[in-house]
Amino acid sequence: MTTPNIPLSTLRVSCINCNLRERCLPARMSLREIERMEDIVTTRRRVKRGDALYRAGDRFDCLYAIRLGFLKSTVMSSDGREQVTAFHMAGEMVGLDGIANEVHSCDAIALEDTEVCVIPYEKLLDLTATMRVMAAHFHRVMSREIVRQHGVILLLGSMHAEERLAAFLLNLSQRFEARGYSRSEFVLRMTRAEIGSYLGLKLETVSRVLSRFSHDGLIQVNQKHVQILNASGLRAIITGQGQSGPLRNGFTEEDRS
Amino acid sequence: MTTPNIPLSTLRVSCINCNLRERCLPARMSLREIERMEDIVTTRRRVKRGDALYRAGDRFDCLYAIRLGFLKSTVMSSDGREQVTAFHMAGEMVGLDGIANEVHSCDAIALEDTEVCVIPYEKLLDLTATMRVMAAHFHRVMSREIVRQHGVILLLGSMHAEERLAAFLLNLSQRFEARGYSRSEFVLRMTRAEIGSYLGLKLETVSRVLSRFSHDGLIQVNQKHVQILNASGLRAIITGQGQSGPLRNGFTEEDRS
DNA sequence: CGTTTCGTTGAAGAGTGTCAAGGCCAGTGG
DNA sequence: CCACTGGCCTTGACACTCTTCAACGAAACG
Repeated sequence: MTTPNIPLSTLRVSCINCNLRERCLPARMSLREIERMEDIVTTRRRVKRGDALYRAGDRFDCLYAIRLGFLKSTVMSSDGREQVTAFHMAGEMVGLDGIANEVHSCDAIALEDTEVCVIPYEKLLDLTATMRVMAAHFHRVMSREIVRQHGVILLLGSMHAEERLAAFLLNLSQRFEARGYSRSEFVLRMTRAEIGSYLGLKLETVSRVLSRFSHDGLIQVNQKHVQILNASGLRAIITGQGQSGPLRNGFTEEDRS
Repeated sequence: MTTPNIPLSTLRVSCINCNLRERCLPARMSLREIERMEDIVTTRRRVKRGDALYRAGDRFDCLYAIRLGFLKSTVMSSDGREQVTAFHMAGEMVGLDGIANEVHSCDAIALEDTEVCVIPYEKLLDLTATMRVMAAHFHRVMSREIVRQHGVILLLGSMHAEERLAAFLLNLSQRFEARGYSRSEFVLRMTRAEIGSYLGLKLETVSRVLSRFSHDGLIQVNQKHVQILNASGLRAIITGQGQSGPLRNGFTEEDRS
């Protein structure tokens, strides 16, 4: 059950020059420490749109840091229903689910051509033993994923369709902005069905709500192209018509660091 | 914002004699290694029913291993809606959400009188540096939590009320069994509203579905006391009327050690 | 023993899902 | 270059699940 496509580009990986360094590695790291990281992350891997980085059931031995591209994680229920649990973009780490049982429990599928840094887990484990900042950083990465999922659970458990989509759009917006892209105009890499799966809605509902937002002047939609016209209007939807105000756990907040 | 009740019982903690050891600590650990763990886990803490072990906003510095009792984790949305994200029982670890930002992002509330072992995170971090089994074990604990939440997301995103409750009951059943209690008869420590919050349903729906299950002879309910009469019938509900069969990711599977 | 919290049940209504038809767009092959 | 195809998106009508509101009963608590 190993994945078919393994085009390993063996060009020397450079963490020092990587523009995603602050996102990927702990803040205060000496040059020597970064070099030790580079000794571990020796390969990259490209995944073509539609292909899997890994699949549920695959043996786990590596984590992946996304250099560029876009992925979804999906779990499958016993009777074949698919559930999108996350959308991942550059600078994020995927594969954490595999540590539990040394086997991946979900699929990671590229939604556009994607390139990842391959991080052999055993070697990372070695590294954490002698580099406390790295150990602490890795714990934070996992903890952040747990907190992110809390937000998803909150969304799925207690929000209406409009609130879910508003939260979803704002979340995307902030993540794009944090990566230097426009926060008000972006392209959805996923289909309506995938958005629906992620948000616990049917694709028709997603479509209808987006149309309604568009009609209300909150956004402008053209197929996959989205423009946010009234961000605080979207925020007001989540907080329940009340004015924006500070969010305690809005799922819209960017994963910091 | 520190929690009010901090009755620290300073009786010497003994991991060696703890009947939850296999659940809490890695399998192959030498006596010396266990002693080093005991040096770190020096205190226990009791939390009375209804009180908080910690609250969102509290500074994070410790993890907690549940010795006995029952807890819920809840997150709060911006507009005050509460969402239960987990129910925890003996042998499980809580507080992992706090690592991300050195601040807890959810409340942990005792649903019955509870006792936990206090694990200072900084010291645990020290320990993992020199004990590879412990580092690996701790990573697995966090990864398992991520996988568990995948199951919750799947449930919330794609299941109907009856399926959710069937999965919930089977999940509880297996966890009780794994702890040496009856898998077919147990007491719910939480209210209908809390079950509903966890499952993304209203308490009336929970009550109705339980009544329906009872009427169909699947279970017997008497307030908080539940008896499972037909487990495979419940399983059939989840898999969609089809016969039980092997589950791929059913959320009903016990979180192994 | 009163008071409060919790649980059950009914009736009506809202919010999504389901089914179906049609339009848009990109890619493919003639 | 154009027609064709298939995937994706939109929209409408209707069905259904779940929520809401309300009343009542049962257990828990001081």
